[in-house]
Amino acid sequence: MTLKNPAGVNDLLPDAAHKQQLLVRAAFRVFGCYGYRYMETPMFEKTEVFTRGIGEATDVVGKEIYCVYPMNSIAGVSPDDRSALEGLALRPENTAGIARAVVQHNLVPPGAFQAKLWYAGSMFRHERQQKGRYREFRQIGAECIGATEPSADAEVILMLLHYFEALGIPRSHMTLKINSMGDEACRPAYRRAVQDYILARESEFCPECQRRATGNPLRAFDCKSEACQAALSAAPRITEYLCEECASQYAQVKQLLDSSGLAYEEDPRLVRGFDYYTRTVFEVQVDLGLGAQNAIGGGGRYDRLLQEYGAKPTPSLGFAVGLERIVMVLEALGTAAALPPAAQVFVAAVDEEARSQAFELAQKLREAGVSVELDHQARSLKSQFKVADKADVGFVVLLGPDERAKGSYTLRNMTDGTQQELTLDELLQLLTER
RNA sequence: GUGGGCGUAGCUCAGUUGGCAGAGCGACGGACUGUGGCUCCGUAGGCCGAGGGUUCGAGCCCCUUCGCCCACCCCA
Repeated sequence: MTLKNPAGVNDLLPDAAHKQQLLVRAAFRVFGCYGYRYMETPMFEKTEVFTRGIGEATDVVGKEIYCVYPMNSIAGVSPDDRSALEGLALRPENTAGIARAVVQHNLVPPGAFQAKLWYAGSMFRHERQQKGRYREFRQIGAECIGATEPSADAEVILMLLHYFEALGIPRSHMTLKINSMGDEACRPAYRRAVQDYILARESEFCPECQRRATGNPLRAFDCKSEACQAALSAAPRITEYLCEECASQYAQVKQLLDSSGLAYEEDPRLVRGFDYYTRTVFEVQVDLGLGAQNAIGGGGRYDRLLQEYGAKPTPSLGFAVGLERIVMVLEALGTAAALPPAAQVFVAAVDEEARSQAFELAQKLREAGVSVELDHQARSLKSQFKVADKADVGFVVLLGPDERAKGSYTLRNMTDGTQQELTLDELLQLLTER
């Protein structure tokens, strides 16, 4: 049995790695225009960072987190006793880690200007995999820390759509959904109202939603069951329960989006799965390339999260996008960037004696900045040309007895098949010009 | 965690009622002795996902397990 990667995690082979790398580069460009700085946090944190921030009762923390133990600390410890060990966990998302780091390093002390930060990296969740959902997946995300005004919400949402458009995803394939989840002043009342609503007509809901009613009634809005959605049609709407501050904030965000000409859909059923979200939440869905996982980005406001880590009140918001999903969308659109050729020039040796000369020439060209490949398998000349052809190089430099006798270099243009004899200087000049 | 589908060559897949392991593409070599693509010829490549069972005989039937895909759930 050959060794394989674990279930749900994938190798990023050169083509896939290149496509993701381009997404990161685009983020540098687009997010840079909005004043964001790149940063990184550890791939694993104390588990408490996630339980306090994301919420112990959420699926992501409650059952999908990967715990990390050093080998020597679990020796002789039964699995049941491991909760006594220092708990470390692989990050299931990066907002909690960023928030922890911002508080720890006091990046936004009271009264300080907002901090804009973005990240890219792997996240880990123990889920059953399916199309667009993996146990290790990569996200790019942005966090605007310490911004209170609705203009920050609008700016973050505009940047997200700006980014997707810069990647070549047409607006026509994207739907922006927004909602307000209220805050600690108004959400509890709404939550109770939904709970009462479901319990009053319990038999119309699926067993799952009946179970949700007591624990997390708002999740019923995410249920894909048509019966549940029908039963929810007359359910109380969050908009009717928003307190004055939340309602005003939400109205201003919408007004800013309207005046910027950005189309959106209000979706009172949009509920983010992490406990830290308050007020504005949003999600971008696409209609191609993905199966049931149609969200390529989502986020919202988390006005109380930093306080969980000991900061003074620091209203903030952000979003995350899924790189694997974006690549799938770009592939469905046919606009995913192809991997460029590994080399521009192939140096071919006709006979054994020419091989050392080819080796030296390749090095000279590389030091002049030309990307060069050559054979290390003692292949025939014909075979070297075949390899050069498949590698899609533009030129082949040919070295053999004739060139040795004349002290010349034969340059073949692989596109049109023309050849010319050049001196070393001519060759270097011609190839470095390209 | 739950349900369904699928695991045969590097890739895409055939394989009849249980009876010698196959094709196309790709790779490699040659036709063309110093030249790629096109064409033709040839060669290599397989623990038929793994383990067990039934059978004279298993790619095929049964059980187990692992993996992949899809959906639920959840989320990017």
